Amino acid sequence: MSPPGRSTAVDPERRRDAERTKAEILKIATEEFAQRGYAGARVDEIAARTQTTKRMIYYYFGGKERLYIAVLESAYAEIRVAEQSLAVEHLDPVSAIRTLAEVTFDHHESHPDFVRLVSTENIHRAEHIAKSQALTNLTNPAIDLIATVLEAGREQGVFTADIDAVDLHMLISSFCFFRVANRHTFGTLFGRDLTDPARRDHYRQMLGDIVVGHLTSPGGAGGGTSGPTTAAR
Amino acid sequence: MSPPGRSTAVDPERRRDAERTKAEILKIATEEFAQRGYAGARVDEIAARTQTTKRMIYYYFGGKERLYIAVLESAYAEIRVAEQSLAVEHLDPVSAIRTLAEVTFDHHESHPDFVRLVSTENIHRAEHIAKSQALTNLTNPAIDLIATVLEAGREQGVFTADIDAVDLHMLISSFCFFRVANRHTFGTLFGRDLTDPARRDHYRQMLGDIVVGHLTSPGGAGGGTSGPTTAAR
DNA sequence: GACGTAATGTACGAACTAGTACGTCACTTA
DNA sequence: TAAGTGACGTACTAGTTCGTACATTACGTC
Repeated sequence: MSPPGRSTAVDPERRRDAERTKAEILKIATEEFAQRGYAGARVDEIAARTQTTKRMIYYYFGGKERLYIAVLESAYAEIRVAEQSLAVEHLDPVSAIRTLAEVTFDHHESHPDFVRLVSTENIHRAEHIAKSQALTNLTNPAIDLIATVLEAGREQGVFTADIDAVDLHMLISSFCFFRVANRHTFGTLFGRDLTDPARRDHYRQMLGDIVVGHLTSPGGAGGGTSGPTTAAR
Repeated sequence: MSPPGRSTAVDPERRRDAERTKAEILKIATEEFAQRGYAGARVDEIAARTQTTKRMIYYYFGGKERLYIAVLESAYAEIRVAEQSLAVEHLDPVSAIRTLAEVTFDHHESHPDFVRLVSTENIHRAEHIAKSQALTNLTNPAIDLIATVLEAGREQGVFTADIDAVDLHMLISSFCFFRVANRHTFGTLFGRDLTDPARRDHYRQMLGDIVVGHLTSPGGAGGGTSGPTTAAR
């Protein structure tokens, strides 16, 4: 027991714990940076929302920018873990790709803060990510997984489109990302709440149909009717 | 002629011109807000980059937030004009939709500042757009156009998917938007520059193929192979 | 139980930032 | 050409915001 009446008013039982303090700062900072962006977030506000003080932010993270980079690193680490624990090898290629798209969809759905951080980081032209070796020096399990499934699908003759893994990942990500990142302007301007739970399954299914449909399209690479493309411009 | 030696050092020929001053402020402000986001943009910096002073920003726009809203309004007005001058009625539905997708693609390509403004506004949960009646009280020509083409395509039996205009618009926009908005993190993390001119045509074609392919898919609504969907989760 | 160090809190400062008070000038109109 | 008003510039302020100097306390170790 700590001496009664001597510790902070917040929690008489609170003990010194570096890891807990660091983790708490990181958690609150993630929320603040995600909600207000890098420039809009306030170090004082982050400190106020923790059980500790601003001093600790500088003690453990060294400054606002370094804290922000730490937030990005932990956010990306989380999705890497999720991607690595994804097992679709036992599925047939079509089911595997659909599952992969759905998992990506669900991950964006359940991690809006991550989506907002990525948006913010793109406003800053990925300059902070570029400073982090932990983020740049890393292979991407999602791409490898997609590449494996794509190859299997082609060998079995069910995938006809000649799309590569990175482009397919972009196709999937763009749909998932936009629905979460741009829901506010889209909802305001088009009167449709993209993240309405009642419509969520519809969009998940739609994504799967589009991805699978594209990969298995009868025309194969290029889609066949590319005549109008050049004619139109 | 103005009295020599009396006017500002910058431009001896510069005359008073309210419209020009307002337009210049708006142009520079658009760039600054797009580059640094709302919180990151600096009123002093905007003023410094114009031929006029900060006083004029407050004189004409009333403050940082009102200036930002004016920037959003002018940016959206520009794309509305582009959308309204889009004539695809003379094309067959498939060509019309492909053209529409390509025009959307090209617009995002050529207006990265607009894309960045939308990203920024979503970080702020579209609160500024919501304050602008000029932005909320407006029908969207793009949606109407898509709806018209969709209906024509269904009547002629070439479109089988039961997607609605808003969802189709989102599908097209998500691809175009992501490629421009997220190119920095994507490029850094996946080593692929999405906006590389050498790859631009590839992505434009890819988008058209996906959209047309989805609309004309043999399976029709739902894509047929939805069995694995439920099985996988 | 003394001691050294990691962990933590308080108070403050320098620089920045949005916004404004005040004054001047140019151009139109009668 | 005189006057009135819209357009414009300078200099300043109040509040904010990142960062830090300095002091203190808890906890492991011997």
